[in-house]
Amino acid sequence: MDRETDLDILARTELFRALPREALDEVRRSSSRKRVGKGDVLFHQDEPVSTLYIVVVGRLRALQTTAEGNQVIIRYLGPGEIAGYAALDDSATYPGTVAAVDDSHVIGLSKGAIRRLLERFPQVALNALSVLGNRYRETQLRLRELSTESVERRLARTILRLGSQAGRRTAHGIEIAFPLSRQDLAEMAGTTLHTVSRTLSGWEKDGLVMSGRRRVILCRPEALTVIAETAP
Amino acid sequence: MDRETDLDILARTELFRALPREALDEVRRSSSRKRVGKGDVLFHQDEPVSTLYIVVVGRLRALQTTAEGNQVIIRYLGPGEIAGYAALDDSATYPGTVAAVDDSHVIGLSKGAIRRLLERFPQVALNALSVLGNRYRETQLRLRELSTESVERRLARTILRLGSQAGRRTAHGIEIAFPLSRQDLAEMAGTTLHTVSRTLSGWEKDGLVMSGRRRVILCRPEALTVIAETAP
DNA sequence: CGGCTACTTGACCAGATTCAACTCTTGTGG
DNA sequence: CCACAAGAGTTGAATCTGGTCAAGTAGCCG
Repeated sequence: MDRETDLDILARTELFRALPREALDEVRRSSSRKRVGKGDVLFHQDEPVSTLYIVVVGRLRALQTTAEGNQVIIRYLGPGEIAGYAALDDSATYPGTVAAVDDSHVIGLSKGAIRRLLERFPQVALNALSVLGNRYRETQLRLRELSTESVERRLARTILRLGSQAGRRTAHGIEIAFPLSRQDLAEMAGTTLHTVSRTLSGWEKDGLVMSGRRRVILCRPEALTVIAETAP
Repeated sequence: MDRETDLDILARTELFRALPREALDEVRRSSSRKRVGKGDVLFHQDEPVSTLYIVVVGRLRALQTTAEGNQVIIRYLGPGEIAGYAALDDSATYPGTVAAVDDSHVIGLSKGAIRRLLERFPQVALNALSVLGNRYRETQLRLRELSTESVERRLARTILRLGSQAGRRTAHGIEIAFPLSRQDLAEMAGTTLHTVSRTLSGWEKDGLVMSGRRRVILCRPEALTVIAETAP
């Protein structure tokens, strides 16, 4: 593990930005790197909370499963973001499951280490508040969309969002840079894979997107934005 | 303003519990009480953040309005809870509007005062994390319900939740202790006032609830729980 | 009272889910 | 290396939940 690099990486994460050098050193000392392969689970819903993870490279996703077995994707996590926020507010169990959707690297910190950092360095706590505040607002927004907007609109918003947080420029447009099935999109937009498939087929015919097996490319994002912002 | 009483009240709020006496004094010094009449607005969506409020008595509600003018009720706030969490994570504008649904008393603290408290007393920051964490989880749960459950189920959950957080025992059952219209329920459950009206009428016929103009009484909560937990 | 707001209910309609059948990829093991 | 099973996607048809439209009633306040 390269010490210099690790400090640089930590300094750029949402949780440990703007820390004094001393604090950053302390973080590094209490953390450990870990590789997670595609599909590997970091922790399961309802398991006791032990660790907070920081994504270094790759992409993970947080999802929740209902009593009936339905899944809802809470969010995708990329470099610099945290997985396991339950360790921040000292809640007993993880509210969801986090698994890698691509080979990834994470840094793990024990619940105890996080507590110590929060109490000792106010900036860590302020950063943590900002992380939770942002996620809370993000979820409120989705709630609002889900209550008031059509499936097509929600789906347009969903892929635009994914494009902006994990998009890669290609010859045909912005490609969402991790495997993403119809089912995944359905679990994010609150619909079924059938409706997603039909909608994407329609958009593909109009040249708005290109999509295939677990792949989505946004060819005309502006046109999708129009859909995302047009009632009904 | 009674100083002793105020300290006691503060010590029982979600944000200022478990503080050392010194911190509590500091909070009291930087805070000021305020009355808000039924219908009065504490702050508006998109307004710059200036103040964080703590509910002392009464009931407020937080809601968001979409570009098309649809409203979504984020939550109702009762004694001990905070309004204006945006002041905690230093975000620029309020994400929603908060207004009183009954005559209420609140304690206000300026954004600056909150910042100082957060930096100086780690326990305040830990409490704040727990507040935001709980709200985030609560919203995730609603998101999950909205994506996967029928209107009837969501409505049952909604009134059960309101009953448990603001219920008052009466001769006929648990009455939700503040004015609550069909429209309000619709904006919480993600549906229309028509569907709410039809559903409540049905339940009333079966003796599960009694309801009238802005009033709801849960006569048979157990039966509602069954509805809330039965697919589809 | 008169007017406003809340509520109710019927009729109709449509967006979206469900059911079902089929195709296309991919990757695994014989 | 090929075969074939499993996974992913497509699409039509039927269905239905819940929203929209419309019209009217009941309760409340000035």
